[in-house]
Amino acid sequence: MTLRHSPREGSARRIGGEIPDATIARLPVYQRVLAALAESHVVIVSSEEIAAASGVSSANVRRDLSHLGSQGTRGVGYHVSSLLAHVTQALGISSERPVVIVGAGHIGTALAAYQGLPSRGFRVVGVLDISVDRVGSPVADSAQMRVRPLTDLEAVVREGSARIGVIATPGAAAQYVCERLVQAGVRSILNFAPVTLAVPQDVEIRQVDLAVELQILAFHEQRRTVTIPECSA
Amino acid sequence: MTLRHSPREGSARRIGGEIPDATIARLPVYQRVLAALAESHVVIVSSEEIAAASGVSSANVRRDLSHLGSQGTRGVGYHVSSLLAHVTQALGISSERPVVIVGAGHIGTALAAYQGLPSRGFRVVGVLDISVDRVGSPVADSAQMRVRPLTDLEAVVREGSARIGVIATPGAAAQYVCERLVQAGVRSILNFAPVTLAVPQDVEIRQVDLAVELQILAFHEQRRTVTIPECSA
DNA sequence: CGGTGTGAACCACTTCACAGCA
DNA sequence: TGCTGTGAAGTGGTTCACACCG
Repeated sequence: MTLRHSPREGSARRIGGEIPDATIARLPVYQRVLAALAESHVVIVSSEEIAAASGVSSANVRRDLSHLGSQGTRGVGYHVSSLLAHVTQALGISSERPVVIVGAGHIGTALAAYQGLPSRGFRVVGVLDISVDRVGSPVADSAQMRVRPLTDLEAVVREGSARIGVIATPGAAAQYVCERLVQAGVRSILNFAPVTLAVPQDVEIRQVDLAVELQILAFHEQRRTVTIPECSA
Repeated sequence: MTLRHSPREGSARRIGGEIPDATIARLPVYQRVLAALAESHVVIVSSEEIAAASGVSSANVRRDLSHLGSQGTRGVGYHVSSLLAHVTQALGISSERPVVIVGAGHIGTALAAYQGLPSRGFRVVGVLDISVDRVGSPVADSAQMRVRPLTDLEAVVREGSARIGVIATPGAAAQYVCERLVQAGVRSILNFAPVTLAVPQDVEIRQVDLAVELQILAFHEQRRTVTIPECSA
């Protein structure tokens, strides 16, 4: 589990919607599952089936879907294409969302090269790096976009109208880059650097730390080993 | 928040420990913060300070630390080095945990090259890929380890005694790789492929999907834009 | 029937507020 | 005095179980 919601005084007077955070985090998964079903020309699907394909309980699926004014048919199930449309709409992926990526190391490049982004509504408007070795080289093999120098950050954000930024730099640079992004107008940041960023409260941060994920796994692994053999459930 | 705890019938009769999942997810962060403080020769730290550096409330920090039989001093704070030792111990990072990585694309390479792993108790015992283009090339610039063919998977797991595996392949290959990992004895899997993996209940999965993280950010971004100006809190 | 939608119970985690102690 | 540790209250999310309906 990644951390970070705006923990404090958040919930800025939710007006219309009212979809729980936990549900939101699952919507993209449902979207993926439904898209795959649509691809396979499946017309109707039950909450049980969605559940199996998403790793969530069926009751939870129904509850989640009910939050978006559910369109299921009792005794039958959900109409795949119409449900997919609803989920997609709820996620706001009608338009192309411009994203700027800072750091052209492995992670930054991975994201920039990720084929799945356009179909999910994102467009990478720029990849920046401070290293002269990387600046000017193609963002991905066989891509026409080239890595730009960090000095172009404000220009890239402005020209691309980016409101979402990704920090894929070493930890030491992250806070500095973060401030420049915020200054340039970015309001949502996905941070891969292993540091806690300080930001104004109207900026949302999501933190993904690869080592942390491994450590959580390791903890359970350890407990499993320590928790003695006998007395298996 | 990443998904996936073993949701169902998990809680395999917890015996000694009893540390909540949410706390476990934060321990690595505290560890990082404490390590930085120790580096700076700070001797004593308060829950308030840890909170600020971790992006958590101070009450939450105290509660979390109390779960590991806390060693704070009332009216003073926590002794950095001893607390760090406790946290590290709780995370079970006394020993080197072998990890096998499948997929030598950007993400797999990023993880393999990540400097922070050894200090967190991990050792990458092998990076595998199916592509002949990648097999045999160095795992990272200036690393002596080389990418091995997927056919070596069982051998690498066995020789390295890996119990933790990382799947950094395209989605289509993930379930197949997953099954081979489990078959080979891996019990904990970190999955970067955008698919839900089916595994026996005694195998733990953690899912990290870069596009999903972006979509969650985008949702809030959208709501912010839609939720009209006036009536600001 | 069979599967959705949902009140109600349940559970896990967080926050409050303060007693207790160096 | 000041900060930890923790009962008690609060919050948010999940699961149960069943009424409802195509």
